[in-house]
Amino acid sequence: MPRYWLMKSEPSTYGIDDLRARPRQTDCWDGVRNYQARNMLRDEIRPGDLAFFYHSSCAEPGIVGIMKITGAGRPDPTAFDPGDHHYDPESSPTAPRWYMVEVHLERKLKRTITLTELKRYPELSGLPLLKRGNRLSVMPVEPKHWKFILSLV
DNA sequence: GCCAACGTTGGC
DNA sequence: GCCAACGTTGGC
Repeated sequence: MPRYWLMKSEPSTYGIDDLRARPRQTDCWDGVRNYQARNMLRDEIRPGDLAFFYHSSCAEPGIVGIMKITGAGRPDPTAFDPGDHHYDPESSPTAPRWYMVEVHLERKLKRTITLTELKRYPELSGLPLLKRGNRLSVMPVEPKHWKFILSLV
C-alpha cells in the first residue's frame, strides 16, 4: 500500500511550476534540514508513495499539486557543497546527515486548496498540518485525510 | 540534564 | 514586519 505525505516548499524559492519545468517533471526534494523530516525521507518515504505539494510562506498558502515518489531516500548532495545555501560541514558522503527523495509531478491542481479552506473541515481536524505550531516540512497524511482532500479538488 | 539565548518557520 | 511556536546550541 502506498503511503501519503505532504511536503512544503516556499514558492519564492521552489514552487510547483519549478518542478513542472524540470525534465520529465522529476526532481530531487533536497535541502531539508530537520531531523524528524530527515528520518521520514531516509526511512519511511518509498517509491510509489504519493505526496501533496504545499506552498508555504506566501500570499496563498495551500496544496497546489500531487506528486509521486520515484526515488527512495539517499544522501542529499547539497549538504556537501560549500557553495550551497544548505551546506552542512557536519555531513559527508561517508557519513551523510541529510537525505532527499526523488519526486515526479503527477498533476498541478486546477486551484489551490488553501490552508484557510482546509481549516474549515472537521474531517481534517487530525491533519498534522493543522496542528498548532507545526513546522515540519515533510509530514504524513492519513488515507482518510488524503481522500477527503482529493474530494475537494 | 537543565535551561536561557538564539535562530528559523510560517501564518497573518 | 510582527510574533508565536518550535528546534538547536552551549554554558553550567
